[in-house]
Amino acid sequence: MNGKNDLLEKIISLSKRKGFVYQSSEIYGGLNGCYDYGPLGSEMLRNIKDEWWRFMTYRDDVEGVDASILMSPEVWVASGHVENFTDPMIDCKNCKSRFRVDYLVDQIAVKKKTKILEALLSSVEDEGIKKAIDANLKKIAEKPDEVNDFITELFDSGEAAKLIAALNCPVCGTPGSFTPARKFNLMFKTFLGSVEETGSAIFLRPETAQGIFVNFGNVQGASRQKIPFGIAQIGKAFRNEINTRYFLFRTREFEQMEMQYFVKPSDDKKYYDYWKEERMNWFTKLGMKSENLRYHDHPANKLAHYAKEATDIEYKFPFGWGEIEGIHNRTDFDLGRHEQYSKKGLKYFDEETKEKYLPYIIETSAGASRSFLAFLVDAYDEEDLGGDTRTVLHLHPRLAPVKAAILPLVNKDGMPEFAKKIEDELRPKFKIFYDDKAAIGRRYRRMDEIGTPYAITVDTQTLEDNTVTVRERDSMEQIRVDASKLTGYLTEKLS
RNA sequence: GCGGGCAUAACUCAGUUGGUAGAGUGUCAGCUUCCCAAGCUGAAUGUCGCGGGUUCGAAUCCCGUUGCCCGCUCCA
Repeated sequence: MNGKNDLLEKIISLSKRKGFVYQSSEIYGGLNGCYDYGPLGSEMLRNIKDEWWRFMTYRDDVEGVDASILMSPEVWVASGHVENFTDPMIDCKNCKSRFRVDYLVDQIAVKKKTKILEALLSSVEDEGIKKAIDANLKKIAEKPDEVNDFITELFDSGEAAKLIAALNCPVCGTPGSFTPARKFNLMFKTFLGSVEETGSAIFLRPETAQGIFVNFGNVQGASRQKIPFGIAQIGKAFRNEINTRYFLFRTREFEQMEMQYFVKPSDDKKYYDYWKEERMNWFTKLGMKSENLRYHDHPANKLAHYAKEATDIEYKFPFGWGEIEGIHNRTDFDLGRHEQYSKKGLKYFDEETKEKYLPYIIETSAGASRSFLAFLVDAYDEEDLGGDTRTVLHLHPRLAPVKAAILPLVNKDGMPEFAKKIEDELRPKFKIFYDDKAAIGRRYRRMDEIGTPYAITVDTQTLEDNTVTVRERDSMEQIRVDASKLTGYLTEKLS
């Protein structure tokens, strides 16, 4: 673990030194879990997003949208986030363990639960709660989930103290050692308009998906798409995570690359499997090593409130396997809820079968920032060149922030002038870097370190026959190319 | 959120028992250099994370705070 940790440290250091990623607000001491993309990082992030956008939307069955980050507060009631995005947490004062209340309640044996509820029944004065406890005691065997939910709710009631006193910590066994339950709402709240009134509170979106769902009808109508079809979006989302960790991996502000694919309910499995495979292919086609990627299927009892089937694409980070994309079968939950809350019909009429139904949704939700980190980690390499170490980013050329370097072999004899002419020609078409400082070897290494795939060098022969050398980053091999054919050469290599 | 560690130049770090800071790398200006870092000369850069306290005097001791790393926890 120590050696692996060194790798993350090296990447953080390189990111800062070369201008990929900086700590946010660094000169003010930083802001927890927030990062800024520098000149190279912003270019690379943009490349990742462009690749995703082309892959996902340059096809006849997917349309794009760019929805507002701020949405009607009712959206988040309908989506279930207001209800479910809040995790009541409880701490053991003795052993410092922390639990989600619902998870803790789930752990308590039926016998113990019965005992607790019976004790409460005799001490509670509120008649309404008394009745509810009584009702729950009667179904404790048949409907344990409902009873669990009920007990979880009690933690938020006036009877919470009695309940907490009756519990033992499952870790250290200490009775009555818990703090009161505290709620952590994971949605960022802000205010619409300049006056901070309760009525004007709105949320920063915790996921981009809802911006797609609420536009389902609009997009379907305007684009004249027929099911199955998808809507894609790239955008920022915000979650007030309890902890941020691991550099770019868990941050409170992050960017999602999401596509929601609307299908006939009976076709859900087919398209779930299709997108599961397609999305894995996207990462490997862009050079990510397949041995560092895997699927993690969610067991049925761990699924989110909206999902029927779910898998994560995980990457093997230096700190362990971590999710970089989720593929979910969201069923008709979202459209159903929006139909219910907005009272607008969202059903689709299938001309062929003459059926009217709410489509199922297959969601692919990738983290742009997490993908960025994964691509960076995957590309990082320190090659031993016999006493000499070469640090190189083996980034896929399409993701590399700089596509080509233009280097006069020596800074005289007309080479800079020739090189400048090449620069003038290539600069409008590719992100390039001109460098006439220091020895050629050092310049090559500088380019390796930021992952520049091609280095074009002007030498004496160039001045005689108009050819330059093109050095390939990974192999370090060089070929001669006619200077007039460089645009075509690079275009081909980068397509 | 709990516990532990760390915080000095762009990066990696050194700074002895408290006396206002150094190295290497990198960067910049030259020289050299016809193909893969560490050749020569010169230069710039830090209120030692931030705030307070102790002291004649704090990078060094104490308190608080912010950030990062590690282990738990969490990750709808």
